[in-house]
Amino acid sequence: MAKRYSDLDWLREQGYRLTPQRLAILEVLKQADGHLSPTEIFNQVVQEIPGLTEATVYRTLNFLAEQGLVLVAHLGRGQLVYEFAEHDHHHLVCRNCGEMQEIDHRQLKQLYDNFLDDTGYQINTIHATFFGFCPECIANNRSGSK
Amino acid sequence: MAKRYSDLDWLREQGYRLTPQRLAILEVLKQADGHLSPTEIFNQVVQEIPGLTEATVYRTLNFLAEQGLVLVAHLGRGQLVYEFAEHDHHHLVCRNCGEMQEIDHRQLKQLYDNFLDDTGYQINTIHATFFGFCPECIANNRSGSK
DNA sequence: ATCGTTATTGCAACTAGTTGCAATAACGAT
DNA sequence: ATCGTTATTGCAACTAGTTGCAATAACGAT
Repeated sequence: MAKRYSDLDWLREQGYRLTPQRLAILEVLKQADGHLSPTEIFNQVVQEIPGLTEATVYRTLNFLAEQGLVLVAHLGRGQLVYEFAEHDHHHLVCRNCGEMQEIDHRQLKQLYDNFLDDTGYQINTIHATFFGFCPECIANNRSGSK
Repeated sequence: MAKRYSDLDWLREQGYRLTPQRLAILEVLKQADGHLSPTEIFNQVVQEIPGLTEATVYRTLNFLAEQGLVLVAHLGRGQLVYEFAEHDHHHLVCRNCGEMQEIDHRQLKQLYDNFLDDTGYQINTIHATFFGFCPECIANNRSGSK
C-alpha cells in the first residue's frame, strides 16, 4: 500500500521548501497549548534562529494558514492569533466577560453539509469564532440588579 | 404603546454621545453597498469632517461593532472590513478564486440554538465568514487537467 | 440659554503588519 | 559531492492600527 505522506512531505512535493524558520515556527505552535500571537511566536522562535525577522514570521504564518497546517482566529480585539491545526474546533467567546469555550467541529459538520446542498460550496475552514454571552453573564444581567 | 427607540436614541441613553464623527461614519457605511476598509471609510468621511483623524475612525469602528450597529468581517488576507448591520448575513468565500456569496442568517439559527442547548452560550454575532471552494473550482480541480 | 460633567476627539508617539528587492539556501538533478 | 534553479529570507522603508493624554464638545440639569 502507498505510504501516506506527512504534511511536510506534501509541502515539499508542491515545490515549497522546508526552511528552518518554517519548521521552528510550526514546532513552537505545536508545543503551545493555545493561541499565540505573531509577536509571541517571534519572541520564542528568535531564540533558536537569531537572525529571524518579524516579516518572516508574518509571512510564514500566512503560509502555514493557507496550507491548513495552522488555524487563524479572530477572537475580538482586532489582532489575529494562530494555533496548530491539531483537531478541528471552534470558539465561543463571551462578549461580556471574555470567557472562552471550545466547540467541537462535528457540531458544524451539519451546517457545512447544508451549505453544500444549497450553494455547492464545499467549506473547509474549520475555524470559526462565535461571539455571544455565556450563561453566567446572562444570569447576572437578567437579575436586573441596578 | 411605548415608542420604540432607534439605535441612536438607545446609544444616547447608555451615556454614549452622538458625535458628528460617529454619525458621519455610520452614514457612509449605510450608503455603501458592501464592505469598506477603515482607510476607505476615512477617505470618504474626512471630506465632510476635515479635522478627522484615522485614530478616530478605528476607535469609532470598534465602538460601532461592539454596539452591533456595524459588522466586522475577516475575509482572508488579514485586514478587517466593516459593513452596516442591515440584515443578518454571512459570507462564503472561495479559497481558490476569491468568489464570494452571501448566506442568510436563518441558516445559522439552528446552530445557535444547538450551542445554547449544549453550552448555555447565547450567540449574537451574526457575522461569520466561511472559507471553502466554490462549485466551479471544485469542478475544475476534479477534471484533473494537467 | 448657560453650566458642569465627562465621553470623545485630535495629536503625537508608538506598535503591528506588509512589501519590493537583492542575497541566500533548499532541494532535485547530475 | 556539486551545481542550478528558484522559493524564501532579511533588510529597509513602508502602511495599518493603537494608546495616553490634554483639549473639546455632547448632553442632561438648571
